[in-house]
Amino acid sequence: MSDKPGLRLERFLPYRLSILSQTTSADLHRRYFGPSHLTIPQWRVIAVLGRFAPLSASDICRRTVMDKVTVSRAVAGLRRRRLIEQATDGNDRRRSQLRLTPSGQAMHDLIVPLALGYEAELLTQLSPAERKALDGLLDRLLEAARGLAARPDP
Amino acid sequence: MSDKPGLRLERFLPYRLSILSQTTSADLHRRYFGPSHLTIPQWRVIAVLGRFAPLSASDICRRTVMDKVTVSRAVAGLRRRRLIEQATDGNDRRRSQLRLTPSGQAMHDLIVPLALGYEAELLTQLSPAERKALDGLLDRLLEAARGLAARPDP
DNA sequence: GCGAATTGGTTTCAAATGAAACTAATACGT
DNA sequence: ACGTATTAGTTTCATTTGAAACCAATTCGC
Repeated sequence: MSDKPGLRLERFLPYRLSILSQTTSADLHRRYFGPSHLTIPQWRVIAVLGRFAPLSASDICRRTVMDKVTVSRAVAGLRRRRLIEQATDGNDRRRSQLRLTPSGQAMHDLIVPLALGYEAELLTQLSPAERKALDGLLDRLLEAARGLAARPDP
Repeated sequence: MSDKPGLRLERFLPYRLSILSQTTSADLHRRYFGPSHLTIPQWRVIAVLGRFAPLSASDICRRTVMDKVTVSRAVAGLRRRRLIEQATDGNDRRRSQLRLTPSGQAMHDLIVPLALGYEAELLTQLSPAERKALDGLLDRLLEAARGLAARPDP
């Protein structure tokens, strides 16, 4: 099991991001969303509807950066559980107008503080200055990543 | 589409990590691994075998933090393509001894510089000091996340 | 030693995922 | 207007995923 020079996977940025993201998402799901029988996409739908309502399904796609199939299924599941309700847009009858029902709002108000609490716990390790730095770094990395992704292959 | 106070998903750390990780992994796959018909798990296996060989399948699980099913399948695919080869451990005949074949090494030597180049492009936006800061922040966040994940639910 | 528990690894099965096809409603070009 | 192109959203299908069952080899306990 020699150690040749090569790529150190455990230091490779995309890999580290993947592990970190997996760890936090899985833990968040295990603690809070799973017990409430919410999938991650459903949780995201509830979160954006709690803040911006009414939204159409495609608005939700934009806001959550999720595939429209994923959103369609999350919405279907939440409607079945009467956590969100759907009206039809008067101007454009293809578009839906989605919003939380009272029990959806209750779910939202239950889950959001837990999620924020989790985030706060993660960040307790960092000083305020470090949090600010992290914030900016993540923004710039995402911008860079989107720039690269938009660029045609060489 | 009012803006109530609530959770701002686009600022929520686990969400941002998820988007950033998805964006970089998908782009890396689209550019380099996809055209070489490598999945992300296969790429990871090649990366760790290029550095530490021979390894057993469970060694690879540890090093890559992937599920043993995922590793088993990645290894099977790479063996079918004769990019890695398997011997049996003399001491413990359950364990495999995996290493790159010459063509596997060639694939490794082809892909690693591309992956490192991609990472370098991502990081060009950041000054050396910022990269160092990012490095430390990611380490500490991962440590914190693992600490939380290991902790029993409240 | 020898049966039970553990570990390495594969297979099976059910759930999640997304690309592509599809339906329905609207916008666009001439 | 009227046919074509586009957009909103759902369904279908093939692929990916991981939990659990499984087989084989090894180690542990007595």
